[in-house]
Amino acid sequence: MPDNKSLKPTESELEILQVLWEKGNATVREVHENLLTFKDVGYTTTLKLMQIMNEKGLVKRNDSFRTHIYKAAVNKEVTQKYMLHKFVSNLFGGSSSQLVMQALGDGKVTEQELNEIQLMIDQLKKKD
Amino acid sequence: MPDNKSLKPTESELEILQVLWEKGNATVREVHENLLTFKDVGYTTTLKLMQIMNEKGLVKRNDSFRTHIYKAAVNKEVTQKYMLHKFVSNLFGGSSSQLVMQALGDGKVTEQELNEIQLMIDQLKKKD
DNA sequence: GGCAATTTACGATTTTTTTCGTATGAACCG
DNA sequence: CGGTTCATACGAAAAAAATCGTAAATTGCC
Repeated sequence: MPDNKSLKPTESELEILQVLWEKGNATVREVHENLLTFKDVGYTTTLKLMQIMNEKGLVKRNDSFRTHIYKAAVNKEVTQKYMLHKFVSNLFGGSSSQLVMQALGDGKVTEQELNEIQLMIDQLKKKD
Repeated sequence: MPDNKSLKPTESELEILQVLWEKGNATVREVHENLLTFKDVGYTTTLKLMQIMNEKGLVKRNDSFRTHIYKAAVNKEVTQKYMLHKFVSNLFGGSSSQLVMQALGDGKVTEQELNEIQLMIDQLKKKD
């Protein structure tokens, strides 16, 4: 069970974590290039952020080489769950189902995905 | 269609909006008492925040009386949708279904709610 | 009327988050 | 070797968010 104490990434940190979760390992430059695809930010900013995240324990890095290699130190699902919980209480008064309804109403969920969700619901119902 | 431009409440502002959405109308004191049930904060802090929100247009107030009456100026569903979208892209790579799965896995959804969700899924499927 | 309580206004400070400039050194290339 | 490029470190500043103290005004009450 990963550390659940001080994990409260900021928005920018979250963006970086996402890249790391996807890539597994990445250099600052790789992460930065990725960020550039959707936001405007300087290289040293990304660098600094990742250094801070390292101090906070949000990421780990291998600095045996000149170019450091970073990877996420916090588990994706655990982080998502934590943030989700905060989000739901902050915006949906703690009601997960309210959130689900809103999310589904977005119209961005494919039939394939709907099927998967339905499957999950069936599973959950069985448990009762 | 409400203003969608500059609506980006901070976390604290969101807490206040939640109270207002629930109560409809409320004084600073009422909102503050409510906040006190789950966080530790001074009265003038809440007041200041609500004044700022008024300037930003997040809330409206009636100041004909000495004690001002506030209400939300942004629509609940619209705000939720907006924030949800941001959240999903920030944390779930834009995949609403990923979020839904996580949320359902929380174990905090009743069977009743599951049924409602299922109903919604059926509706969505019909549309294709 | 005068005092206590309550409210808003206002300004300032603190804290958190984001941003970036500059220095320094390693690696690469001609 | 000498210069260019690319990396990290570091410090500081800017921006954003949250907090609170104090003053002034109004109300209600004795």
